[in-house]
Amino acid sequence: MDQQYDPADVESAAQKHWEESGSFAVQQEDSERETFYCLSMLPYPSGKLHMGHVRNYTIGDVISRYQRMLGKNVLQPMGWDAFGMPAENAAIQNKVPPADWTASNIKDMRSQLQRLGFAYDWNREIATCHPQYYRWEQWFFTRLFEKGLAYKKQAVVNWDPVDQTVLANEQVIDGCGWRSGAPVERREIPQWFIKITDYAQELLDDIDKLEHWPEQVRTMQRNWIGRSEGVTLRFGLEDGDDLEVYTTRPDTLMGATYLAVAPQHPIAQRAASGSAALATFVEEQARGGVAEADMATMEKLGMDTGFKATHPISGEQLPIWVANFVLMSYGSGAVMSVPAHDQRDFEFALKYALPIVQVLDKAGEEFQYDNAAWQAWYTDKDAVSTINSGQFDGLDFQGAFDAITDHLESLGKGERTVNFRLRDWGVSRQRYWGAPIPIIYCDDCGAVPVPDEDLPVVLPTDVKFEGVGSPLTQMPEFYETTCPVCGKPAKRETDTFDTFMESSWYYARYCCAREDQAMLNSEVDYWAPVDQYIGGIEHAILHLLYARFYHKLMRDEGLVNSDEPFTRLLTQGMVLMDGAKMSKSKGNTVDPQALIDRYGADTVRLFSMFAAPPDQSLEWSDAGVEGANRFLKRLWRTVSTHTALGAAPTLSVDSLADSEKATRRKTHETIAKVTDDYGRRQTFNTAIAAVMELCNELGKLDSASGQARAVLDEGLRAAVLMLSPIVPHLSHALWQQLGDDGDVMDAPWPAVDETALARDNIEIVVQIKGKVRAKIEVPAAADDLVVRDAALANENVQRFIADIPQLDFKVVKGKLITFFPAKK
RNA sequence: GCCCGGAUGGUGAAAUUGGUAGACACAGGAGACUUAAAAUCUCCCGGCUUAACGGCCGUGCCGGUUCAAGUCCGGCUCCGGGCACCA
Repeated sequence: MDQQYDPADVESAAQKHWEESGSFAVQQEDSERETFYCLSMLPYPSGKLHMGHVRNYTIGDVISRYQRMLGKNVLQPMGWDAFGMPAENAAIQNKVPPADWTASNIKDMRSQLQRLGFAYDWNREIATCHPQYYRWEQWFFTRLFEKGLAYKKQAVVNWDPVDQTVLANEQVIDGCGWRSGAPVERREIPQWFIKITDYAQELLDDIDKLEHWPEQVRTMQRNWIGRSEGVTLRFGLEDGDDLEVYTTRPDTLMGATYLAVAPQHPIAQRAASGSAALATFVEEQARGGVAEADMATMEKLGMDTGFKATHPISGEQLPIWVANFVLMSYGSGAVMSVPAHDQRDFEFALKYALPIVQVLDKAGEEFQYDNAAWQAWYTDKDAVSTINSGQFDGLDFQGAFDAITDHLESLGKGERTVNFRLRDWGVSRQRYWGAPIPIIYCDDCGAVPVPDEDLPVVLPTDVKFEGVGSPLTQMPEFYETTCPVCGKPAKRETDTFDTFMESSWYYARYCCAREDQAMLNSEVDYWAPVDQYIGGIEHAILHLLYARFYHKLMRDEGLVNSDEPFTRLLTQGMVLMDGAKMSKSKGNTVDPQALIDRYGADTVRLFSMFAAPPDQSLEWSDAGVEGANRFLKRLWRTVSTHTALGAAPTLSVDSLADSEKATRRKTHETIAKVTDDYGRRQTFNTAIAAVMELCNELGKLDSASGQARAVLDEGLRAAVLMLSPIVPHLSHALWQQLGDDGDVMDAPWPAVDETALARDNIEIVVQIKGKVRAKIEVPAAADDLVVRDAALANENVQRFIADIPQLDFKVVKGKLITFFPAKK
């Protein structure tokens, strides 16, 4: 064996071996073994791999290989989220058809993934832009349409008035189109939606079942769904109609001093038709992007409509204002305003000199109203008491909520309502590079789904990008068709699906990737749900929520048997560069290929796992890669030197010297720690550090003696096994060198020998009033009083307890004893 | 603006259930080997203080709970992610 570690040699030999033995292909028929489905989020084929990919896919490969060593039948697939905007942008820029650009990127990135040694079952590879994939998505959409779960309605988009095109939020920079520079407008167009709100309650309830998801993600999803319990109530209008509002704070109803409606609200529109100033105002509010962050940060503006509404209890006439912060898409597009107890309403009231009426008080606090403080007061629900509310005075939050709501219900002017922040999923995109929405519009029959036998609706790939906008709208050969119901000439939908559609069910398709008679088959239940899902924290809400929703839709269609798609979730932190997310669009990427060429895949894998725990963001720096490489070289040399001396003698535990026992204890302590780090904690950085420590210890053994060589042999085998999921090529070679027959990737995970862990003496820390004053050695079995006496015998301890009159102590078993003054 | 995270040496980080702050590395310094360099090996490496033993301070900021706080509680600051058409 070479004394020098040559990663290029080692890695090509291992990869050749894996390919020839078909090591990565799944043993589908094996029903004896427990299954483990390990999935990393599929990449968008943007060009080349970036560090975020390397990190994500190394984590997935490490977990897959670890589970395989535990004896599981592991599925680890890979594919391509191949539809999306960048392909269209590249088409415009480089005059390359999106399909060709995408195919070429997939080819490059696939070979990079293979060069990194990831154990993917490439037989199951999918690309979402292939008709064999998206035809089932189209089929499924027609099922949803027939169930009434897909519907069309008007919805607002960013409109570029110069380019005459719809813009993504990302394409709106400071309220202007990214190409034209023209101020964007909010425009309503008809679009397809899927009723995720029908599943809002189940999506919320089932978060409780996701016990192996990070709490952070569960909280984000709960807040996103945003269930609230409140009241829908009606204010009377002069023409006899009602103005409906939703509030979670009916306890403050008697403090409502005005109402506010969205600029798109019918009342605002009606008012605008009678007032030029209002019309101008409403029109101005249609400027700017649709992103919520923009809406929420813009200056709060409003204008009086001149209309009045009658308070349902007091009968008071309240002014109705148009306000740009009221969203038509949430609730009824109208809100009641209680400026005394809501900060936003308060600021608005001060700005436009609207009345402020305090209706909540807090016992024991003297409140001084102060305009200058620019603060509403008692905005939370805790320990408040109603005032200025007539018959509802003197109640706490719940008491006032119930009394006022009961009263509204008895008047027929309101009722308890559960409301969700979650909105239905808009799936229409006015873009070319996506799956065509399988709908045909007929003048007589309306919107008709494409029949099963006519699917897929194939996206034409021989297109020219003349400029902005979808080429499909310029292709009569695509959109001209006949109505499947009546046979008359009809037109196809030219919008395509949101790409979240494809990424919402691909995990299920991997289980039966080559099935051509159905969307899914029974193999799905052999593998699904996914045991371990790994992907970026940036997907914590949208992608993961849509995938959970889709899984429930597929369950209700009888396609899967479970309620949730992903049992355990690991959200990988961002790879940052100079404090910002590393991304192609920001142009701050580090090319992993250069590092692979220089140091080999194992070094890159090792460093990306060692630099930080997987869920933490990782600030990239090239320094440190060198160190990872150095460690691998040292390990290579240690194993070579060891095996050059021939086979090690059989370990004879009873004849070990104390120092050899200590080294062997280190081996087994490390196995215990690393096993916990891999399986439970998923902190691969500390697992690597522990193996490094072990290797440092092993290096100190005097290898001249026979039993020392046996201890070294055991330790080196354990180290190679424990590192093999992370650095599989090097481990493959070293495992052979250590004289084993089988592949290291199929070797069993090392077991802890409990008897090796025993100690005679242990070190105990002595604290006095919380400060460390000494460390003492006591027998492992020593009881508390023995530990105390040993501690008191220490000179430094005596110094510090001298001025404590009455001493108390406490022992933390096996770790620490602390002395402190006894309490009287 | 709203929701969710994060902040520890010169750097990446460790400290898992409130119990020894800085494991393991990187960078740096000193030395060994070498004609020399590289590689490799050994030692040092938070600040102040001490001849030494040791002592004092120190985990973004302010306050609190506790024998004991990086960890728990209250209040901030800054940075990152998401905000429904980026994926």
